[in-house]
Amino acid sequence: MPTIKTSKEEILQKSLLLIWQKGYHDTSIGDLAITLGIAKSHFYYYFKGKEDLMMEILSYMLEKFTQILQRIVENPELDTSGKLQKLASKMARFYDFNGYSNGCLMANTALESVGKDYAFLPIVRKFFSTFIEYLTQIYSEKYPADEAARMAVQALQEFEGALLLTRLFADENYLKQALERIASR
Amino acid sequence: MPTIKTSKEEILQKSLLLIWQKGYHDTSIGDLAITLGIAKSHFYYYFKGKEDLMMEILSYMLEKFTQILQRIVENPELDTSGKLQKLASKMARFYDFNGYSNGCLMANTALESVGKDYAFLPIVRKFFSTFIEYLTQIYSEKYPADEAARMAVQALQEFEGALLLTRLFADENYLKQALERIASR
DNA sequence: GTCTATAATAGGATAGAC
DNA sequence: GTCTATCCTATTATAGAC
Repeated sequence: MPTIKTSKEEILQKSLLLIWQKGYHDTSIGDLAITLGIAKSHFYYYFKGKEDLMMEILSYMLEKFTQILQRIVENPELDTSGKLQKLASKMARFYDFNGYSNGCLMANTALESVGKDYAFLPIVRKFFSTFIEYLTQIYSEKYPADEAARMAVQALQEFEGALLLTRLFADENYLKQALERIASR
Repeated sequence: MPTIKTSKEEILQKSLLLIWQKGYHDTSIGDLAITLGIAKSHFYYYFKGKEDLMMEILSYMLEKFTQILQRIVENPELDTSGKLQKLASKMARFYDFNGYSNGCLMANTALESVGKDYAFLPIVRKFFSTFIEYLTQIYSEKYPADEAARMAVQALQEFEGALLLTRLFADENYLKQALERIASR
């Protein structure tokens, strides 16, 4: 039996972080190999190619994120306000690393893939539509359906804009204030 | 005297559009050459390199955008609401091409350059801080200074988020509705 | 101002030994 | 499961003729 030194899971996790930081196009297999401490070619033992890796990363993120949202929305112990609070704190932890943020991987990917023939687009779209759906569900407990839907879209937009500014100016206050605003509606 | 067939201005304009669509990393000198109808190497007659071109593009955008904002803010014939309306209609025309948007070049660039050693960052930051400053000035006519500043940041965030969704889902309604909201406050 | 040719390198990917 | 060696293509950039 062969010795497992590096697991696919480990490669996925570390690659995710690097691509999140540097962006898809600017992260080469070589960069990944150095970060992972493996030979460049060994990467292909785990993945068909760079695009294949990215698909797995995005799927992983979508799944994890959907889980988080689902648990909050379906938690019977939380009222509307509690759900929004919980969501905000989860997001803050998820996107903020010691006051610094890499922005939203999905948004970054979106901007790097729109208009091209990448397979990434459907999964990125799914991410955002899922986000809006769950948020609409929460706001629906307190507001009429159409109003809730509008609020969800607005909240997502503010959130993404805040992530952009947080990253660009390396100032987590944009993110924190946006989340406060969104949770208090 | 030599014959001028292609001007630097023309290269700049056309390059801007292509990079806006495809993104900086995914646009090669070769791509540009094809679009411009020139030899690949001829590009270097006008620009020191790709990064040099990008700097000029970003400077151009910053200048043009600052002009637009300045003219609106300093127009004595417009009241607060009129300024916001004017701004919204300018933005809609600037960012929306026949119902499709390429998103915000500055935001796209930001996400492609943050965390790297690119010279782009200062100019992208300047763009966003200028935007916030002018918007704060407009809201200040109607709201207290600190409230106006907060509203400006929020408006920018909604706007950028809306551009993201507009591009991702190829649906200009996100942009239109965000602009309506921002202008009516 | 524009082109052809070419250098130089980086990046994605495969073959095959261990 | 991991490595070295290698291939191939794309891409940035330069040299020099017209």
